[in-house]
Amino acid sequence: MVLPRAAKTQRRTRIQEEKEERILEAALEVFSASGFRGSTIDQIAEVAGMSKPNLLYYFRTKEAMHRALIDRVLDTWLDPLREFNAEGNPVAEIRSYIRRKLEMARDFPRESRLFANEVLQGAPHIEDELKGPLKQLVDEKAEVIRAWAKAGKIANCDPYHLIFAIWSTTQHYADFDVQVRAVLGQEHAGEGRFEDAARFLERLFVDGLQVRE
Amino acid sequence: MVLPRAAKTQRRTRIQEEKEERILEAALEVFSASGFRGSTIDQIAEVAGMSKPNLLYYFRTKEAMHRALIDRVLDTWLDPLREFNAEGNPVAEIRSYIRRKLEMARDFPRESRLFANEVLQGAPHIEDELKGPLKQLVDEKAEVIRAWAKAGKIANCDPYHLIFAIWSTTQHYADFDVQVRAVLGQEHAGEGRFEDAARFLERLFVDGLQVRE
DNA sequence: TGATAATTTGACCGGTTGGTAAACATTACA
DNA sequence: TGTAATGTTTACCAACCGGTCAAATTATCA
Repeated sequence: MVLPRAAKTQRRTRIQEEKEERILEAALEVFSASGFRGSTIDQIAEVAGMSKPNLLYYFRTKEAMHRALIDRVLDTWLDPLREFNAEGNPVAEIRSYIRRKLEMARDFPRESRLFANEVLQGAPHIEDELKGPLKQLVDEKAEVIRAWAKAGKIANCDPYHLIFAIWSTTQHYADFDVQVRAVLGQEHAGEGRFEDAARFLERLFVDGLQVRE
Repeated sequence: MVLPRAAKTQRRTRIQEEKEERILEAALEVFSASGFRGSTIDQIAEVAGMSKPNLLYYFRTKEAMHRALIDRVLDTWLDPLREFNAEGNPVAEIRSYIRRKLEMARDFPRESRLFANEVLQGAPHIEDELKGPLKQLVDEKAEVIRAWAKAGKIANCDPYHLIFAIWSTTQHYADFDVQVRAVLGQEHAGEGRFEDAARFLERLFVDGLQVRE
């Protein structure tokens, strides 16, 4: 047999499982650092420690690799927003959403950059996901926020732009990491910037900048 | 003579002026959409309406084009932060900084994406600019903000993270434009999103989300 | 163990990419 | 106007890139 490539014997081999895993891990490393066009199969092969034809045995094309990677990562990526709970205390919910997003920026920066690269370059490969599942999820959560505002539980604000603001401020620490490091300099070298950011953002979103007593 | 390419006769020809302008405009279009590695000289040549060797007559390499473009754009890009005025009213200064940054996201999205692409991919070509001029400018303005906080004129917050928050929230509307459009959908199709964003962000930074009377 | 299926590799292919060489065309200017 | 400097183009090259192929190697299991 020459072209097993899954969906053949129905069952996936142990080797298939392992190798596809290794490839997607390498693909994440490379795609997140260089974007789709900027990445080469050879780079991914080198990171994965396999030969190029071997990669192409598991994923027929570069696009297929990218697609599989995105499918695998997108769900996880949206989890924090899904956890957003209509029943909870509004301010506490927003606060913990910020915290979760910031933790993801710290622990999964490559995933963040994968999407950032993609969206930045016009989202040619994930347009459907954006207009479909993503939009639906955001619409749903925006409705929750709007209800909170209407009930007077939080300030009356545009829920979509609130979500954008949380996304951008938190993902900034993953996507623009080199810039953040460069500006903070050696003196703030450690990982403490994530705690500083958490403190700052929680306060910003809850209290704003104005002084009051 | 075969290699005039500027710095020869000291004076730049009218043709040189015009063509370099056209090339950099085209380079901005292409680099901002695809990043450095993802862009090709042929693409830029086509957008500029010249032949590839003709481009290479004015800029010896792709890198030289990219460098010239960044040098030209960086100053303009940092102008809003430079205008940040220590003497003014703190809240008003922050508010107008947000407004200026948002106007830049609306009017110069390509410039924003150019830097976003670059930073996202590890800033291989602008590391020096980040650690040098950018850091210095931010350090200076952070000191201003810190003084305001110390004087009790604004809430006591980390000035660096405040600047990051303003950068990220405003640039988001340029860098992640497709995502913003996809999520907002057809109903918010016009350019009104920038005004909505301005309203939201000014209120967020000044008042936070909490309700008060 | 042996045969069959699954996996891996080296050699290769056509198209693209950054860049060059040299001939050709145009402009500036004495 | 003539000529030297400047600007433009065609043809080309070597390296790279996505992908194929057939042969070789390894795993599976009757």
